Amino acid sequence: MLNVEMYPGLTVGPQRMGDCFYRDMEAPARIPRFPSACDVAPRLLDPSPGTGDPSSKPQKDEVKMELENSSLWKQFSSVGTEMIITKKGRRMFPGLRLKLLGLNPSLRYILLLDIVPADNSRYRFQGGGWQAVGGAEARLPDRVFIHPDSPATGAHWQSRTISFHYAKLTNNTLDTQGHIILHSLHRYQPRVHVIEARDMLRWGGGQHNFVFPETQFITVTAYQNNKITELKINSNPFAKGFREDGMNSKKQRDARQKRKIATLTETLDIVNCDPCDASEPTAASSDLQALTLTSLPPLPDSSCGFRPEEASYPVPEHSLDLSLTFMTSQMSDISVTMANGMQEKQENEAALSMIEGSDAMVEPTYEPNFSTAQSSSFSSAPPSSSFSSSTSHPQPSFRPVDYPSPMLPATPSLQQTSFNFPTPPPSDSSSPSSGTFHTVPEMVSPHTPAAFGATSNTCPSDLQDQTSPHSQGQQGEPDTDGSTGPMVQTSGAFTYPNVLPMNTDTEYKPLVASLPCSLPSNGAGTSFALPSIPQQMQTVSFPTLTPSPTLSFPNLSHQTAAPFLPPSSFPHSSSSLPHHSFPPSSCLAVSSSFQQPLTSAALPQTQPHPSSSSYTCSYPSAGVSTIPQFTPAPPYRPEMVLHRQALLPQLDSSLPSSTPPQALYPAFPSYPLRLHQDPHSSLPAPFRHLYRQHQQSYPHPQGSYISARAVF
DNA sequence: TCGACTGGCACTTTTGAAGGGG
DNA sequence: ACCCCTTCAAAAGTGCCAGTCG
Repeated sequence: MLNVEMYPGLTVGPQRMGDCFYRDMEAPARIPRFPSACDVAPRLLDPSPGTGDPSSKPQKDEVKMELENSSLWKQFSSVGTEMIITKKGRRMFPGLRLKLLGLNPSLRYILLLDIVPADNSRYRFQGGGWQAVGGAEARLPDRVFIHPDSPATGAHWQSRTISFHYAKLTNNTLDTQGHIILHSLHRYQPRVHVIEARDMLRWGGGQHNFVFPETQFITVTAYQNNKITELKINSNPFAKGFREDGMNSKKQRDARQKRKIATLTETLDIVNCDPCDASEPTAASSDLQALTLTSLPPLPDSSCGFRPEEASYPVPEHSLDLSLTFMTSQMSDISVTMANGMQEKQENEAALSMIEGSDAMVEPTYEPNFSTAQSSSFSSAPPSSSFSSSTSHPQPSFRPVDYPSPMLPATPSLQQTSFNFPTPPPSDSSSPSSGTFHTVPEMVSPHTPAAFGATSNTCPSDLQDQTSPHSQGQQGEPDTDGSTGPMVQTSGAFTYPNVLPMNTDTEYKPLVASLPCSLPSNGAGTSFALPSIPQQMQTVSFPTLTPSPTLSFPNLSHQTAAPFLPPSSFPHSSSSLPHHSFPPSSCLAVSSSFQQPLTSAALPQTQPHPSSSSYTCSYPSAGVSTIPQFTPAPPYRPEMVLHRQALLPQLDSSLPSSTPPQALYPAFPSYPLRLHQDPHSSLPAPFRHLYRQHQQSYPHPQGSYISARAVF
């Protein structure tokens, strides 16, 4: 049995801040505009018993995460990222492609993704921009997407690009597939959590949370901004068919419509001439039809090749049916068309009208320069030899999809500078200044993406106060005199051009004092206060787990919610998030606690947390964006989505019971993860099969079983 | 009436099974 | 019998669009 406490007042080592990951950055002399990585406050990774592999690379106590496709994200951010959400679930694009550094190669980590509201507003696309039009809807149950590789060794995570492309977003509040449930027309901020699972699955080690402000997005059910649509089409391989030169592009669709109509006409002629022959399909007839379909040259845009009245030619339904019999596979368009009978006539008429007036619709398109995802600051993965001692980890059973990352040069807007945040001298990047919490926001623009609908020129934040007088208007000008332990570095900017100033009545509050965590600036080993984490949720255990080099769930077939991981919005419910926007930075990192940043608003922002006197989590709040003040909502019960795709195949059916409709957003006073000697009996009914599943079907390589229990 | 949402469509890429050849 | 390669079809991921709903 293994009883491990989770969050029992996490003790962390000396923490430093501002250690932005500058390596290989173009302009090391200055804070890069888009620092591709930032590190988390260093911490001590004292090797746990059994993991003290002498060959392990000495831990430098720096965990860095880099958004590999940051440039793509920033492209979208510059326009105003929109994410489609559907009932069945929709993948995110761009996806989160991350690089991790600084992990202990021999320790195991769990990677989580959650998405929390970025503010408390509902948005509407008006006048070419997003405007806040009201308060956000009731908070949905938080769900956390667990990376399918979890848990894996640090060597594993560091040896490859980490992709969360399997995560799906849905607006179906009754979703049982484990997708992340979001509200449409709300702004969200993805977060990535790196949780150390010492001794295989002994939670309670360090935790690092990363936020990339440029990954904020607004959820939609249909794209609102044409520029986003173009970006998506040009960037997403699956949308290739909609590109200018694609088969489904506007031009091609028009031409196809014309061909369809023309072919339909010919088909009708054939059918009407000899329907009996058509009932007996022959190779010749099929070939003929196929030939007819494929050999039709694109009709001139200006003339469809036949008169509109021909399109409305009355077609006997029996003829339509007969014509189906000799449709070849290549003629699926026609067969469908014919099957629809008279309805198709209307479509054809519509098509004709569309054809006649559709040719002027050519908008400038993005032509991203596709290349493999690259990182400006991450030249290469750590030498594998460094991690040779790490235990092997089973490769994911799925084949990750690596989308090309269009790399675009920084646009003028992206280089815009609004203000700077104190930051250590670039030359000191390798030796971070003392401090603790660290965030690495990039340049903050008045039109910060984080704000979307917020103005930033009225951000009386402490952060701003900390900025140098020259910060405004200077591109990435670092404030090297940030000797007071500023947590925020500014190095770049990107904008949301279409974001209209909103929430003018919003009261901007500094985030500095809002975080409940306390951390001395002297860097001495200190206790990380987690006042917002209920005691009862500070333990997690895996009674039947024993250390093992691998953890596999061979039969896991689909993702589902798993209750045994910490919630996404721990101490404070996401609903109580400050909803402040993030500075368009490469990332915001919080170390060794389930992060407070987004949830910091749960605390009265005018009253620093008792334990935060020396802890300044400097979110470039106001300047970054507005931080609407709103009444914190009761905490919510987050759900863990284990994306082993197979873990708990039966969980789907049980999920509803865990989140009954009537209590869809139940108060969540605590979120303890506690180990029990008898996890099965104590498991909430909906999840007991999970335990059974593991117990019965997934023996641990070393003979033990994996189980977990969440205590609420 | 209007904005948001839904489902079907046509296209694409991805994935895995099936078949053939060495 | 095994392995490798190619082919093919199904599955899944896209945006578009017309219809529906509140």
